[in-house]
Amino acid sequence: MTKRTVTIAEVAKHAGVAVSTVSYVLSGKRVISADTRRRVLDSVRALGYHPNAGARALASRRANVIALVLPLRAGMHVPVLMQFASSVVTAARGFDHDVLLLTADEGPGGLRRAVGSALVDGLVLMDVELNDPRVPLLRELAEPSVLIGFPADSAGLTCVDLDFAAAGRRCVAHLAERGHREVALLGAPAVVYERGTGFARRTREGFEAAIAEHGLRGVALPCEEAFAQVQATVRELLAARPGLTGLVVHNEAAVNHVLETLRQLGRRVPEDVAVVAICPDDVAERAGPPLTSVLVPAEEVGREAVRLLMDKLDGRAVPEATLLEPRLTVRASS
Amino acid sequence: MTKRTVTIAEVAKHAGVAVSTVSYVLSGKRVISADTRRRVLDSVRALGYHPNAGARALASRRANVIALVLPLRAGMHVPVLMQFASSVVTAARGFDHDVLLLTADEGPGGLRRAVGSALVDGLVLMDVELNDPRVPLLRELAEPSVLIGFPADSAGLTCVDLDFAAAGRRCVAHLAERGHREVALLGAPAVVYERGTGFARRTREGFEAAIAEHGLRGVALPCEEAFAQVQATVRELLAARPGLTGLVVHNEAAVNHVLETLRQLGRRVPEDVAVVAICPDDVAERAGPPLTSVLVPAEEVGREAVRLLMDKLDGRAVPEATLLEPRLTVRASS
DNA sequence: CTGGATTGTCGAAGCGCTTCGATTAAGGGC
DNA sequence: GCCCTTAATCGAAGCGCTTCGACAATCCAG
Repeated sequence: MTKRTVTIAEVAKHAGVAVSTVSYVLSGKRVISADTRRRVLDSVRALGYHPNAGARALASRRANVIALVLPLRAGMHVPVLMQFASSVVTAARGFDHDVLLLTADEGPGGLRRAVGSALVDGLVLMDVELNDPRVPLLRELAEPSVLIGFPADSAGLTCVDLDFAAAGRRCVAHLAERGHREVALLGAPAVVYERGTGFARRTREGFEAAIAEHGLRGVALPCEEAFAQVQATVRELLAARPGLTGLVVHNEAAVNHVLETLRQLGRRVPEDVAVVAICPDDVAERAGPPLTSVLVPAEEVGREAVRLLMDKLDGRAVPEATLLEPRLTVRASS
Repeated sequence: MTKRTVTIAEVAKHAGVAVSTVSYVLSGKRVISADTRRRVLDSVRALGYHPNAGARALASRRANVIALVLPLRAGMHVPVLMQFASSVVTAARGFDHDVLLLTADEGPGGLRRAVGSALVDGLVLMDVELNDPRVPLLRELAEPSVLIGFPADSAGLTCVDLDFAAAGRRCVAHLAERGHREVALLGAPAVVYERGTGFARRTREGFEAAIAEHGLRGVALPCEEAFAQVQATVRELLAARPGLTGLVVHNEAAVNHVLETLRQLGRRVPEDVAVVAICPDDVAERAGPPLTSVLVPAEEVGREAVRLLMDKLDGRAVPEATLLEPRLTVRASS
C-alpha cells in the first residue's frame, strides 16, 4: 500500500504545490486557501504520508516528545505508577506529543543526555520524594518540567499531587461524622517515613490535624506489610486502645491483612470497627467488606501534569502547586 | 556551565579537526588515531557536547528509539507491567537506545504514526493476548518487533514469555513430590479465559497435563477477585472435594483472600492444605504464611525482549519463540 | 483608477548530523 | 629510490523538514 517512505516533497509534487505549502497546511502556521488545503490533505492521505520526526525536530527545534522519569527504586508503590504512566501518555498524545520513558537508575547522566540531545522538550518526574536527588539536577538543567509529588524545597518548581493532607483529614472527618471518638491511622512501613516520602507524611499530618480539630483521640502508626507484622500491629493497637472504633489505612499491601486480623479478633467491620482506606478503587472493591476509600486519582494527576507541562512549553504561566481534591467513596466498611 | 547548545562543529573547531572526524570518533565507524581521538573526546567533555538526536536520526536513518506498546485495557494484570517497562528501559539503555511509551488506546493509527514517522526503529508489545488486534497491524507494518506473550498465530513473529505451561506443571510436580494426591488450580477470573489471554490458559493446560502425568485427581477453576466470591469458590471447592490437600493459585489479587478463607474454615497451611502461588515475590513474601511460589520473571522477560529486538535491528536471526524457565521458590506454605 | 494592504504561495536557506569519496602522508616490497 | 598500499583525515553532499522573506494576485479605500 504505502510506499517505503514518503517525503514532503512527494506530497508537494502530487498536490502540485510547493513543499513549504504542504508544511503550512500541516502546521497551520500560515493561512492557506481552503482549496489548496484540501488538495494537499488528499495527497497526504493518498500517499500515506507521515512527517519524519527527526527532520521535524531538527528544523523546528521541538521534538514534540516529553520525558516521563520513573522513580529510583521502581519496587515501591508500584501499581499506581502504571496508571500515571498510562494517563500521561494518553494526555500527551492529546497535545500531539509522545512520551519517552526514562529511569532514574541511569543516574543524572541519563536526564542530562535526554535533555542535552534535545530528545525531549520537557520532563514529568513521577513519585518525587522529599529529598529527591533528581530535583537539584532539574534546577541545573532548567528544562520545562512538572513533578508528581512534592520535594522538601519546591520553590520555583511546578508540582502536582493528590492533596494527601486533605485526604487524611477527609477520612477523619468521615469517621467523626459517623460518631467515632477514638481512631488510628495505619500508614506506610516505617522505612517510607524515614526516607521522607511526602505522601506518607502529609497524610499523617492531615490525620493529626483533623483529630485535634474534631476533638478525637487517636494515634498514627507506621505499618509493615507482611501478614505476621500487620497482625501484631493491629493486635497491639486494639489491646492498647480498647475504645478504638475507627481505622484509617493508608497502605494498600497491608489493608487485606488488617481486615483479616480484625475478623480473627472478632471485631466486625463496620459494626465494631469502621475502616477507611486510601488506596486504588480495585483494592477497595475486592476487599471483604468493600472498603470506604479515598482514591489516589492517578488518571487525573497524570492528565494535570501534562496540561501544566504543555502550558510551560508554550510559555504560559502556571501555578507552582496543584493539589487535587480527594474524593471519598462510601462503601460497606464504615 | 555548558553553553546553550553545543554542536559538532564547535567540538570540531575546539579540537582542531573536521566535523566528520568528530563523528567518526563518536561512532567508531572509521579508524581514528589514538591521539586525535583523545583530543576530540577531551573537547566533547570540555564543551559538554551531546549529539542532537533529531539530526542524528535524520542523517543516519536510525532513531535509536524503540517503542514499548502498552496493552489495551491497562487495568488488567497491572503490577507486573511496570516491572516489564522498567526492565525494558534499562535493557534498551544498555544498547544505547531509548524507549517511547505508546498505548494501544490510540488505536492502529498510533502505531502507524510512530513507525511511519521513523520515531522508532522497532517495537516491543506488552501483554499480547491470543487474539490481539495489534498483531495483524504488526504484520502489515513489517517493523522489527518482539511480543511479550503469545498470540494465537505466532508464525513469523518473535515472542517471549514465561513458560506458563511449565509453571503450571512445576507447581503440580512440587505438590506431587510432597505427597499430595488431590489438587486444584484457582486461576484468573472467568472473563480472562474468555478473552483468550494466553498466560491464563497455558497455566491451566500445564496444570491439567501434569495432574494426568502424575496420576493426581484435580480440577482447574477460574477465580474471581472480590473477597466474598473468593470465599464462596473456596468453600464450594473444599466441600465438593473433601480429600483436597493441594492448591495452586494463579491470581495475585485473590491469593490473600484464599488464605484467609482457608483459615476461617480451620484448614491450616501447609499442614492441612498446601498452597503454591504463581505471583510476584513481594506478594508471596507478605502473605501469611509466606507462599511457595513461581515468579513471573518480569525483569528477565523485558531484558530478553530487548536483546531479541536488538538482534533483529542488527539483522541477526532470532528464534521465534523464547520461553523462560519457571523457578519455584519454596517458602512456608507447602 | 491607483496605490497600499492583504492574501496565498513559492523558493531557498538552514537545522546538526552521517557518510561517501577524495586527499594526503606514511609505510613497505622490490 | 619508486610505486603501490594502507592509515588517517577532510570536505561536501545530503537526510526531510520548517521558516523567512519575496512575490504575485487580489482587494478596497480614496
